[in-house]
Amino acid sequence: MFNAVAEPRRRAILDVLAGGEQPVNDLVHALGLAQPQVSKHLRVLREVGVVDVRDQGRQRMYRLNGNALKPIHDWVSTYERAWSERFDALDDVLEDLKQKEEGHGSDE
Amino acid sequence: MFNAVAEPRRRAILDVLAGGEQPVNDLVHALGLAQPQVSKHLRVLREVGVVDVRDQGRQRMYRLNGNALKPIHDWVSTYERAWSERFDALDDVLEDLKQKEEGHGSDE
DNA sequence: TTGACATATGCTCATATCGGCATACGATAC
DNA sequence: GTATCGTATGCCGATATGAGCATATGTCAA
Repeated sequence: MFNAVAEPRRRAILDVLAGGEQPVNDLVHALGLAQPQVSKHLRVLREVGVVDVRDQGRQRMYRLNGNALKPIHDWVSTYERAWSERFDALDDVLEDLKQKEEGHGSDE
Repeated sequence: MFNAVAEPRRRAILDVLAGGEQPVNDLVHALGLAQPQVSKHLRVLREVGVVDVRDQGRQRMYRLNGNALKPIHDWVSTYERAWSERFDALDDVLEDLKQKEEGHGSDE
C-alpha cells in the first residue's frame, strides 16, 4: 500500500480520480502518459484496493476507494504530535507539571 | 519522502525512534538487522529529514523528526472523507438536501 | 601509539521497477 | 462477419534498490 502510493504518477492518478470516476483514456489525456503505463499503474492501485473498476461498454471506469488509504493515515497520525498545535499545547501543560514536580520533589 | 517511508524496515526504525533517541547499535539490536543495513536506511531517512543525528562520543544518536511526515499526512488527509464519520454525516445531510431539491424541482 | 568499539561506506549480486513498444483481448459499430 | 475502439499484457532494456560482506573512518581506552 505504501509502495503503491510512493509512485508520483500513481498519486497523480488518484488525484485525478478524486474528481470523479474516469475511464482509462481520460486519465491518459489528463496525465499525458502513455496508455500502457497508465493501465499498469492502475493495476497496482487495483491490487492494493485503492481504486475500483466497473465495466461500461468497452470502457473501464475507475473510481477512487479512499478507504484503502486509512492505514497510511493511521500510521502517520501516530507521529502527528510533531506538528499538531493541539499537542504543542499539551506539551506546555506537561512542561508546567514537570516544573512544579521538580520544584517540591527531591533534588534534580 | 513517500519513498523513504515505503520501506517497511525504515518504518520500523521510525517506530523504534518514536520511543526516544537511540544510537545505531540499539536500533540494530531492536530490529535484528545487520548494522550496515541500518546505517544505510538511516542515511535515507536522514536525507529526507525524518530523522536527525547528534554525535555523542563514538556514538551517533538518532532521533525522530516527525515534522517531515507532515506532507504525507496532508496528502492522505485530502482523501479522509472516505472513512471519516464526520464526512459520512455530511453526506447524509447533502443527500437529504438533494432529495428535497428533486422533490419540488423539475421532472426526474 | 595501539587496540577496541561504533558507525559509515564501497562493492557485488540478485531482484524489482519503470518506460517504451508491440500486440493481444473484449466490446461495439458497420 | 470485419473493422475499430478501449484497454490490458508481454517483452525488453535501463535504472534503482536492498542484502551481504569487507573495510574505511572516527572516537575513546590503555
